[in-house]
Amino acid sequence: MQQPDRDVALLAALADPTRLAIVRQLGAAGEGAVCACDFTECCSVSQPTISHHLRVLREAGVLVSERQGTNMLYSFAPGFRERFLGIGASLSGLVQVA
Amino acid sequence: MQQPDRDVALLAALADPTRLAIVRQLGAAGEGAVCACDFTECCSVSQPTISHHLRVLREAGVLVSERQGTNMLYSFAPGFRERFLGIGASLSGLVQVA
DNA sequence: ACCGGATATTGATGGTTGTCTATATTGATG
DNA sequence: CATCAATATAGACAACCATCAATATCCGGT
Repeated sequence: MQQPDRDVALLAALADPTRLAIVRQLGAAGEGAVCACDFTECCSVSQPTISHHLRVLREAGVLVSERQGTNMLYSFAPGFRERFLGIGASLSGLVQVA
Repeated sequence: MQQPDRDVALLAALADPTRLAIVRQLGAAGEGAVCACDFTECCSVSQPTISHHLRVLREAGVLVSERQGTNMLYSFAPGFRERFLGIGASLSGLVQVA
């Protein structure tokens, strides 16, 4: 079972200081979406780097994006929370929630 | 680069195919400990590589080790599951399990 | 149609990491 | 004490990744 593992990809997407800060900021914002421009504050990295990290999070299935004028709104991908909890369940032998 | 983030370290420790396989095997074994020699089966890597990954998991606070004769027994570090769920809670505003 | 602001892409680079072989350490046993 | 089995360490190397500067694309307003 060592094919492309989606769980590894999801964990790897979160296992970066900048990306985790992005996701935490999004989680702190509640249910709504956050403009990409708001992510440049929390981390002292350049704009292209933020854009790169947002792409990684999107491709890993953590976030989804939506245009609004010139801005990009980011929010959690549907099912992301369940996937994360499911990984925890598979680690500790707990039964996954249906 | 920002200061060491324990959550990032824990996620990074899990974000590797071999290490996730190790942790899953341990989770499937229930509450007990697993001998290091049993981890060489699931993954097609050399013994030093397994030893290296076990060290990474130990230093990240995922596992603890205990000698038993010439063998090393590995089990989940106390509080690991809670830490993992706590990260999920901080990401998505989920309720942490007490 | 042009310009300005916001986001994405490209190309390059330094640092990190997973893997190996070879060797060292540790512990049980004759 | 000598030896074997199990695990850990050391050193080297290739692949990957986070980051940046420069540039491109996309969109709204004038």
